Amino acid sequence: MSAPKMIKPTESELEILQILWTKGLATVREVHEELGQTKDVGYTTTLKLMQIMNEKGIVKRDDSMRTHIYQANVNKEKTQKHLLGKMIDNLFGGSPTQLVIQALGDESHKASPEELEKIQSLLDSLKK
Amino acid sequence: MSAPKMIKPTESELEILQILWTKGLATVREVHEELGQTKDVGYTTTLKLMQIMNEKGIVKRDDSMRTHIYQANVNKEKTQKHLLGKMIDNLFGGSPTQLVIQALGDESHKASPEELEKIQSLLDSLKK
DNA sequence: AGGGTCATACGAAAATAATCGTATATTCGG
DNA sequence: CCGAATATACGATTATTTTCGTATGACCCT
Repeated sequence: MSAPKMIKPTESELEILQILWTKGLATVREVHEELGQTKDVGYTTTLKLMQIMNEKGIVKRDDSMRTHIYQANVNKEKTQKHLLGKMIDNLFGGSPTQLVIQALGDESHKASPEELEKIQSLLDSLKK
Repeated sequence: MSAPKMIKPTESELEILQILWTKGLATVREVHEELGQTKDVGYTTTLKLMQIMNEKGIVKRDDSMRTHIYQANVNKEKTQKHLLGKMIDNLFGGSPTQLVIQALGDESHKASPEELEKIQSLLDSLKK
């Protein structure tokens, strides 16, 4: 199955996607054990989710072996951008600026000086 | 009902919240007509949603008159911050910088020069 | 070979969200 | 005063998401 044009992973699907984006390739068990660190669901639940994601085209898998190998089939940056855009529309009245301001002001996710510099460069290039 | 500690509005609820945040006070009909500009659902659907939100404490209402008057019962900035934080954790590996970069680079939500200036000021103050 | 372990498939229940129809009461115009 | 319009309440349906039990087959160990 090829990549879906409409990206709309559910919350659970996002958790799995994150793991796959990090690992690249992974079995259901690997994903499930990673999930287990923050969540507590049965193995077949994870399996089923990944099967559904496969049907939707969100992930793809190599099922030539008994233990299937999964990988993400949606681009990480694209998905981030898509969901971010939705959040900008849904929560910030379409203004990315408000979102940026909130994000930068977030006390529990402080940006390091290096990161601030990165943002500065981007800002500079946008100003031109 | 008082404000809930766990903020987790659904998608539909968020749409309504946004309208309430803008209007301050509003009737179901006003909210429904505002919604109607982008969505197409029955009046009683909107009504029901707002009733549920009332039960959850997401909104509150003055029902001393026949036509009830609603208002948001969760703080806009707090809600934004909360959901943003979740997104930073869920989708950007805890780094607000990546999120900011994606947001600023979003082609369909361009920031105006004035907005860029605002961000610049914030950035300046953060650097110190 | 036989039993325990580990894999997928699949159906269906449980939980959550969204939608609307209908009943009933109030208000308003004439 | 009466009918149309408008309001809320509420139950029920539908859709979506999450969860898991059970069946079945492959693999491995002794």
